[in-house]
Amino acid sequence: MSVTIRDVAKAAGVSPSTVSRVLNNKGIISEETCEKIYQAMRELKYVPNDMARSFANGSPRAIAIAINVSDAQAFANTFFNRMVFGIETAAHQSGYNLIITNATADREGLGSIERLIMGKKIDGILFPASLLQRSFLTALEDNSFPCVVLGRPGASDLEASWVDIDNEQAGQAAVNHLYSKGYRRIAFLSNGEKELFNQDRIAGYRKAIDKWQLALEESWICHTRSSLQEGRASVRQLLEGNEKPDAIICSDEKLALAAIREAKALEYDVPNDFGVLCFDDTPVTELAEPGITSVDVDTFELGRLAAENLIRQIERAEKSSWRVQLTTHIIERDSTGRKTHGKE
Amino acid sequence: MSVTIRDVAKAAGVSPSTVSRVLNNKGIISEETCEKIYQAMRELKYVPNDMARSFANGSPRAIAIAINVSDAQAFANTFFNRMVFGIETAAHQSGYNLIITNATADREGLGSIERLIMGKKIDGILFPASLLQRSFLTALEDNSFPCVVLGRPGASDLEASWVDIDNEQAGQAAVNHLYSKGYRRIAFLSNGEKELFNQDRIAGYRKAIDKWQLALEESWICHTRSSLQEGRASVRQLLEGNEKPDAIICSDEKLALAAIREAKALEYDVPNDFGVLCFDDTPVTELAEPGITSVDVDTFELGRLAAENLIRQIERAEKSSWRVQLTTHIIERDSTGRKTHGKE
DNA sequence: ACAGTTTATGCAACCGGTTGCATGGAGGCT
DNA sequence: AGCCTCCATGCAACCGGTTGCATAAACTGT
Repeated sequence: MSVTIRDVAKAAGVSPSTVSRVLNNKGIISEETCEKIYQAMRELKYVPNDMARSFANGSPRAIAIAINVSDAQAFANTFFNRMVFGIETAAHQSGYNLIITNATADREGLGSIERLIMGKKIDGILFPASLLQRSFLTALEDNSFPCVVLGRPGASDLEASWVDIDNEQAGQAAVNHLYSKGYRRIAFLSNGEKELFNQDRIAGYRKAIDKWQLALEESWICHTRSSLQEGRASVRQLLEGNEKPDAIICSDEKLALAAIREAKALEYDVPNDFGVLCFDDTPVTELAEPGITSVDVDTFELGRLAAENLIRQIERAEKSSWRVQLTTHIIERDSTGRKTHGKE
Repeated sequence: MSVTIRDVAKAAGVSPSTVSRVLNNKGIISEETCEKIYQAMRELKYVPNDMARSFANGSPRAIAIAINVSDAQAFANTFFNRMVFGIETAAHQSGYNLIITNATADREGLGSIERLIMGKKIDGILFPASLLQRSFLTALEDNSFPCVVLGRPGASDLEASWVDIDNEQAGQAAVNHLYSKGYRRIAFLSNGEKELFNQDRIAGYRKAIDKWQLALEESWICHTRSSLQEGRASVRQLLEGNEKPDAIICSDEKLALAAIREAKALEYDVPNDFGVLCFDDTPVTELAEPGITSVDVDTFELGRLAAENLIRQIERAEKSSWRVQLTTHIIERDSTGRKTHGKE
């Protein structure tokens, strides 16, 4: 059928093993034969059969990322995209292929991952914390199969490596930015009390509030669901209370829009009377009016780091658990662009 | 190391070939041995080595999708995501793995695809029309390597299969919707004259305008770049001209926002004085105020169809070129929700 | 009871690289 | 000159399934 290593060997007048060694830079080969072999490869247009190769040395040189197709929400946005791009970039650089595989949290879904692993089709796997199941992860650990979790896992007694946003730092950054713009009475509108990332962001928020010695009303930290309607109701409550905030940090773009609209409805001027900021930069934050200042993460980099570490695990065969928390940065827009600085 | 087919064979007291046949439902095996073998497989927790398998029968059972990492724009949105999910779903269903690989349009990038193909790592490939290069595609054709293009390729003399949105139908649907809402003087704001999809949408637009015998000013079809500023300038020109439209179809969400804002600035009431509609449903169209009516495509389905066809090509070894154009549907929001119906 | 057919299974080669061990020749040292 | 070392390469087994061909057992028909 196609050109094999033996064809090349024959053409170059050497043995297959020599060709193999040239291909992999193993052992010592003389200039001369090396040249003959390259020559032959070029002439025959030889391309090594990667399947045979993977099979022979027991490593497919591929990693997988598990996705949850049924939970399209979780990955709805650019977030997922850019992360995958980052992962692919790192994988490609190290000569690994990237396989995408669905894994809903049911039995069948994980089965497909296990099949990849047990079937020796991948060397390592990345998967979102949302797919983390105790039974599954411990199975991986027992096999000491290389893996990296995307997002900080809740069950913290597990030993897996993970990468995530540094949510505490993100919470602080949000407050710091608002403070620098002259806001002094800062509220926090979260989209879920139980979510780990919200807890971490609020912890950072508290720290920064404390650092600048700002006012802190417990009623300013409020939890709601991510919807325009419920967001507006929460904001109205804040703005009609006795202790009115002059700025708000929102968990997501929807809540930020809700805040802006409710504030406007109550005849507040955004950003001069009331500053609004949210997490994650998206087309919505860019195109809103006013544009919404956001706390952004380089998700491409997040993916890249995750994949890089996974590959290190694979190649060094070291199963050290390793964590990275990526620092965020502020993308400044009009929603916090106060002209009349208040002063404390 | 791990359990092999020979271990199973030994445990069941048969030969490896028999086990293999049971595994693949090939040939005729007696109930009895069949049971013995299943028994042995269960006891030994046997999982076939897929690499060996792929190698032995020359098919890796994997397909790839090429992406253009440097062109993150093109795939920025949910579009790409959901398509990939659709592709994965179809692939998974047929027992194929999905590999994602970067392929910028430079030489090196395509090299990575060629490597996958020549290296026998994939059975077929999907790639976006934007990566289409004559030299590359003809190479595929000469090899009659299975491939499907995502999006209609420009160079139409090529024989490749492709899937795309039915842009002409989309253009018609847009007009039909506006017509049904009572708009009669409909403009079209495109984000690029050379883009094939815009040309097709405009063709559909013309057809529908014609069908309902609506007014058509050539100045109503205008091309601009996708930006708020340029969009607003174009819309201003339209609304200050002699022949004012009462609705506009925009190529994308940015232009739709621009239209809404400029119309408001000129004291038009949206949707009552001026209807706005755009292509592709996104968080922005949902969260805008008013919400923007959009012409949407089921991109998940688009991906699924593409992958399904690719796999059919692979398994039937038929290289018939095959095209699918997916019908769009309207997602109705307030930006076309006229209360006072105008007439003729 | 025997030739002919069908059914169930085994044997061994093969897919295309990889690699430990062996080997022959060149060069260095005494 | 004889021995040792090192360098460059070949031999052959191996990775773990798959499959064409062979064969033995069971059945069919006369």
